[in-house]
Amino acid sequence: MPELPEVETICRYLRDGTSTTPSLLGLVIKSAQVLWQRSLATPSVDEFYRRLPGQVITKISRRGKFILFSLTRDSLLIHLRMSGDLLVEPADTLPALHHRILIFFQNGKRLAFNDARKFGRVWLVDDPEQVTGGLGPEPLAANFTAEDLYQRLQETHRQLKPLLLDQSFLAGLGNIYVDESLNLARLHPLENSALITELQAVRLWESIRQVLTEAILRNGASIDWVYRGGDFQNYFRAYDRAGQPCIACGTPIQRIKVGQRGTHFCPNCQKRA
DNA sequence: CACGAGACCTGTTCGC
DNA sequence: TGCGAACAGGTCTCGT
Repeated sequence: MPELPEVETICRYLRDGTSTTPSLLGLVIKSAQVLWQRSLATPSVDEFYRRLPGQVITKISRRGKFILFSLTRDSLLIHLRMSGDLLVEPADTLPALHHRILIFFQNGKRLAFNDARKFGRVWLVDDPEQVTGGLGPEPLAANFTAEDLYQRLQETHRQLKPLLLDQSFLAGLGNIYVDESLNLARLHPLENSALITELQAVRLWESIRQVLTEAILRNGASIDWVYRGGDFQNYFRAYDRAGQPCIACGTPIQRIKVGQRGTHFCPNCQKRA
């Protein structure tokens, strides 16, 4: 599921709760269970079990694609990678097939980290910066300006698509939202970042923020078998629309491979300089 | 420095 | 219908 809008949606679900699920804020951790060792990045399973009990969830936030639980003493970070998901459920039910790590609370609920492909990771650290320290700016934050983006594009000579996927350049975009942002900004995915004009950089900045804001409003995108109620997939302009007409000009959307990733763009609207 | 390929994994969809 | 190939929202590491 997981790019910035989907992670933000899950984050809100955990923090605000729903009519049937309580918020996790303020809950006291009773115990934990690691069902697949490699899903736990750090510390060891033993230390994980030792440190968690008794800690309270005091804050739930997001940084890039990481979900950050601030606990009494430590920070618990989760990255969902390709197929991860987080669910709040009764503590006494049988763990589902792809559940990898469970955290039990004193109120009879548990948080389940479900991850079919086992790419996701969980960290328990005393300083979250140990995990998120290398991330680039947060695209929706007030301190991320178009001027910033322009400057940083000038500092390197890389193709736009792989550059925007690089989390140390900008945090939170993934394959869907890079394609969507570049299409809205009318920029070719292979364009050299150093050739981007200031005007184009402003357009890219606006596009990224518009696409992410709209996607969050629609609770993210739900595709394939992972479904969480988001419906932004019905508003894609480029992603997964190969052969279908461009929203702006009607030209069929083209699909190419860039760095092993499927890349969708309009050959008419998104031309290289 | 910039890029491509391979690895890590399981499940679904596509093509013959 | 069956079966292998290709593909999937991510990121790391290695070789050129």
